[in-house]
Amino acid sequence: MPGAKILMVEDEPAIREMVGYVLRQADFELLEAADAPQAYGLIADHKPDLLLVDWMLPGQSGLEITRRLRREAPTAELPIIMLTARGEEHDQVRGLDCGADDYVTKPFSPRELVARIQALLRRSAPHADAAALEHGPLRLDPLRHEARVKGKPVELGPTEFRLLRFLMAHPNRVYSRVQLLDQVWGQGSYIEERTIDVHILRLRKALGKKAAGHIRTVRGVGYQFHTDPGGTPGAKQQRKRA
Amino acid sequence: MPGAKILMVEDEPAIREMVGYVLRQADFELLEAADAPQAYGLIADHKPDLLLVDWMLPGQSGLEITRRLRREAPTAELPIIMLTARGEEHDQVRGLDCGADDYVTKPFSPRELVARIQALLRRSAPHADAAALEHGPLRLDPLRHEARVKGKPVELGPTEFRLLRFLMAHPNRVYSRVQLLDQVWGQGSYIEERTIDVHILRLRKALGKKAAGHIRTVRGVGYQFHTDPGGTPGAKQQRKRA
DNA sequence: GCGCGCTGTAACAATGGTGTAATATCGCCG
DNA sequence: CGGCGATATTACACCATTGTTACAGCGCGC
Repeated sequence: MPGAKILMVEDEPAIREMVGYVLRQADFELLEAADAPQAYGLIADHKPDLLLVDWMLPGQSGLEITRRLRREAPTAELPIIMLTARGEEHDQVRGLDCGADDYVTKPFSPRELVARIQALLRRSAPHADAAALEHGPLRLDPLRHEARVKGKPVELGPTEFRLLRFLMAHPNRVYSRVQLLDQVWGQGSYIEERTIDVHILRLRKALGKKAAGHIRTVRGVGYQFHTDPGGTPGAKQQRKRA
Repeated sequence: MPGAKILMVEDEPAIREMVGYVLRQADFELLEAADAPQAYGLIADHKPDLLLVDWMLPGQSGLEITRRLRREAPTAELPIIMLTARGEEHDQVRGLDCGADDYVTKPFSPRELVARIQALLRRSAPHADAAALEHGPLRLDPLRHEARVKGKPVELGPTEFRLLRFLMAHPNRVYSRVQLLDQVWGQGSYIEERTIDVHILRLRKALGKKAAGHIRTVRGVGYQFHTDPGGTPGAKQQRKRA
C-alpha cells in the first residue's frame, strides 16, 4: 500500500501543500485537484486508489462529488475520505448517507490522516488481504480468521493472528521490533518493544514444535518467517520425520 | 536512533527539566532553548535531528517558528513535534497549515513522547538501502539478513554481517581500522583497533576457505573486499611505489 | 458481578555475541 | 638468518539480547 495513488480535492493551496507534504512523506503518490471538474479529469486519466475530498469546495461540493462518483459504475467502489472542519460536524450524518467511507475532521494530525488512509486502503483491497496464505504445513485464512497446521486448527489470539499473518505475508524478510509494532499493532500504539518477544513466544507455542521453526529469531535485528523450517546451516538437524 | 540530537524549545523551566530528564533517559542528546531567537541559534550551530516546540512561547510562537523553518531550505524538512496544552486544541486547526509533523498534547506520558519522537525520526530517516549485494559466489541480502556463498546460507553474527555488508558495498577499496570503526561500529564506540582483526577472522572463517579470499589484508593499511578472489599468483605487486 | 481470555509489563534465566589480552605466525628488511 | 613490527589465532570473561515465566489490568459475555 505504500505507493498507492491518492487524489486530493482541495481548494485551499495552503492545505494542499501541507497534506501533500505529509502524504508524500508517507510514501504515497499524490494527485491534486482544486475543484470538481479537475477532479473528474484526473480520476478518468489516472485511476487513483483513493480520494481525499474537502467538504467545502467552490462550485460542486465534496458531497456532490461523492454522490456522482458512487452513481457511476467505474468509480462506485472508489474509497473516499471526506475532510470536514469542526463546525461542519452535524453534516457528517448526511456525509455517511452520501457514501464516503471515512471522515477526518480538521484539526487532524498527520499521523491520524495517514493511519486512516492506510486503514481504508487495507479495507478496500480485500483481495490481496483475503488471500489465504500457505507455507509448508502452515495455512492461514484471513477470511475465516483461522490458522491451521497440517490441517489441524490452531487457537490463536487476535494479536498472534495478526502477527503471524503479517510475517507470512512477507516471508523470509526480517522485521525489527519497531517495524512489527508499526505494521502489526499500528502506528500510535505505544507498546514496550519487548512485548513482541512474548507474543512471538505465544505464537511459537501455539504453532507447536514443528511449525514454530518457521518463526526465526535474527539476533540483534528482529524476527522473520522463514519458508525453510530448520534451514540454517550449522549443525542444526533437519526434521526427524519419517 | 538513540543518540539523535533533539532541540526542545520551551519557556517553562519546570517542563524543560521534566522533558529533559525523560529524553536523556531515553538516550537522546538534548539541546534546550527558551525562546525563538535562542532556538534559531542552536539550530544553525548544532543541526539537531528533531525539534520539540511548545505551542505557546513568549515572543514568537511555536507556530511562527515552524512556519519560518519550513520556508527556509536547510530546515524545510526538519522533523518537528508540537507540544500543545489541552486548552489550546482548537488552535490545532491551523496545525497542519504550519507544518508540524506531529502533535503531543500535555499532559503526556514520557513513554508516549519518546515513542512519537522515535516514530518520527524513523519516518524521516533516509531508508538504508536494502538492495542485495552480489560479488562472485557471494551474495548478501539485507532484507532477509542473510548471506550466501554459492547459494548456501552462511551464519554470521550481527557485527560480522555489518562488516561484510560495508565492505561489499565498497568493493576493492581499502579501509583503515579507524575508518571501519567509524563506518561499521559507528562513531563514539571506544573499541580497541585490534578487535577488528578478530572480526575479520570470524568473518573469513564463516565464509569458508574459498570465499574468504575476497577479504584481503593490506599490510600496514587495513582491509578490503576484493572482487578478485584471493590467490592471484602473479599479483604479488601490491604496492611497488612508496 | 463474576469469571475468563487476552494483553502488556516486569523480573529472572539462558544464550551467545563481543571485546580484550595473550600467544603464535607472518611478512618484510637488513 | 635474525629481528621486528604487523597480523592471525586462540581463549575467556563479560554483558547485551533473547527466552521464559508470572502477574496485574482490562474488556466482554454470561
